[in-house]
Amino acid sequence: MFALVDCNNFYASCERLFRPDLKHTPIVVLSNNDGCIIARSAEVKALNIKMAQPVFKLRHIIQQHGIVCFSSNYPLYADLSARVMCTLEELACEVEVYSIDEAFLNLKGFEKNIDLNAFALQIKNTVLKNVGLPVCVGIAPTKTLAKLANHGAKMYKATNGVVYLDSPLRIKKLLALVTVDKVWGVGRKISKKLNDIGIYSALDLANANPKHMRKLFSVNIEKTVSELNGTACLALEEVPNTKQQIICSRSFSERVLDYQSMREAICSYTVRAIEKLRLEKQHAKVITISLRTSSLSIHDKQYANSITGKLQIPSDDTRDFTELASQLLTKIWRDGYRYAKAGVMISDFYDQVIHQKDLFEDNTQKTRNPNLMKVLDEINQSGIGKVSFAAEGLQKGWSMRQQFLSPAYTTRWKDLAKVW
DNA sequence: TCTGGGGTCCTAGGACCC
DNA sequence: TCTGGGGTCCTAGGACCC
Repeated sequence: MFALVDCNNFYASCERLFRPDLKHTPIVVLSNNDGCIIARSAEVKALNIKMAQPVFKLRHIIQQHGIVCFSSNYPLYADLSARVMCTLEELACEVEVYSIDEAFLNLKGFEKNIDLNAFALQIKNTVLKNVGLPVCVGIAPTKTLAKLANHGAKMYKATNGVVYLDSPLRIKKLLALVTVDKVWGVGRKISKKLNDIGIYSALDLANANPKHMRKLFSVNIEKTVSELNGTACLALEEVPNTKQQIICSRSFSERVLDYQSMREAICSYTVRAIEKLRLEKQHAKVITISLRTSSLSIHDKQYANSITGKLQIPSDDTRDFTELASQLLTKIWRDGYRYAKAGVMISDFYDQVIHQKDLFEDNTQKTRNPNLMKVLDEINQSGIGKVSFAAEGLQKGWSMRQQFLSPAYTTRWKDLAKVW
C-alpha cells in the first residue's frame, strides 16, 4: 500500500499561512519575473482562472475581484516543505519526497494492523496542526493509483480530503470517473493519441492490452496500465538519485541588447549553477549556454542558439566555468537582437576528484586551490554578507522582477513575523 | 510593455565493434 | 533469387513531471 500526500494549492497556502487577514481573499502566486500564474487559492480556481495564464492579460479580472498577487518566494516554500516532510517522517518510516509539495509513504502491511481511513485523516490533521498547511491524502495499492486517489480526494468535497481505495470495486469506480489525461504519466500528447483510439477514461486505459500500449507508446505506459490494475511496478525511492544536470536559466525583466549585459547574466547564472554543483558535492566537465529572443514578440527578429564546451578536467571551481562560458558566448552572440532569456546547463558529473588525464592532450587547465570556493560558500551562507564575482556585474538591470515578494518569514531573522 | 524554471526518462538512429 | 547476427555507445528529440 502507498499513500500520496499532496499539499493543497501549496504556494498560495504558504503565503496565506503568514497572512491570516487573507484567509478568504482570492490570492495567486506568480512565476519568476511576475509573468504567469503558477498557484491559485480555491477562490481563484472558482473564478475559472487557469494555471500558467500570463498575468498582464488578467489585470482587469484581478482588479475586479480584488485578487492579491505574490511573487514566488522559494526560500519560504522550501522551508515549509521541509517542515511538512519532517512531520510525514514521524508518521511513517519510509517516505519518498517526490516534489516540493508531495510525498509518497510506503504503508506496506499497515492495512493489517490499522484502519487506513483513520490513518489518512491522522496524516491530514497532523500536518495541519504542526505546519498549518492543508493536504489531501490518497491511499492505494500502487503509486499510480495513490496519485489518482489523491486526485479524487481533491476533486470531491465529500471525501473530506482523504480517499482510501480499499477494494477493486472502489478502484474501478474511481477509474471510470476520471479522464485518462489525469493519470500520472499521461500528458497532453499521449492522451490525445489515446482518445484517437477510443480510450477516454482511466478505466479504458486500465482495460487496454499492456503489450499493445508498449508498442504504441513506451515501456512507461505499459507500466502505467499494470499499476492501474493494482500491480505495483514503481517502488518507493527513499534516497534521491544523484543529479545528472543542473540548470540555471531566466527570462530577463527587460530585453537585453548589449553584449556586456548578456555576459554578466551568463556569468551570474554560471555562478549560481556551480554553487549548486558544490552543494551536490560533485565535479563536472561540461557546460552549455543558451540565449534566445522571445518567440512571443512576433515583431522582433528571432534568434536562438546554444553551445556546449568541455573542461579538460572535472571541476567545481566557479572560475573554470565562468571563463569557459565567456569564451563560448563570443561564438554565439549576435548583435542587433532583443534577447529575452538566457541559460546555463552543467552536465557530465564526477563524484571523485581523482581523474584520469589524457596522455596526449596538452593540458592547460589551471590547478585551483579549493579553499577559495570553500571560503566563498561559507561567507555567502553565513547570512552576514555576500561576495560575488566581478563578472556578474553590479547593476543587473536584467535581473528578474519580483514586485510582490513576501518576506522570508522563516529563514531570515529580520523578516520574522510580528504579533501585536 | 508585459507570457516560468528545473528536472527525468525513453526511443530511434547512426557510428562503430567483432 | 538469395548477402549475418549481436552488441555498445552516443546524441537528438520528444514526452512526461512538478
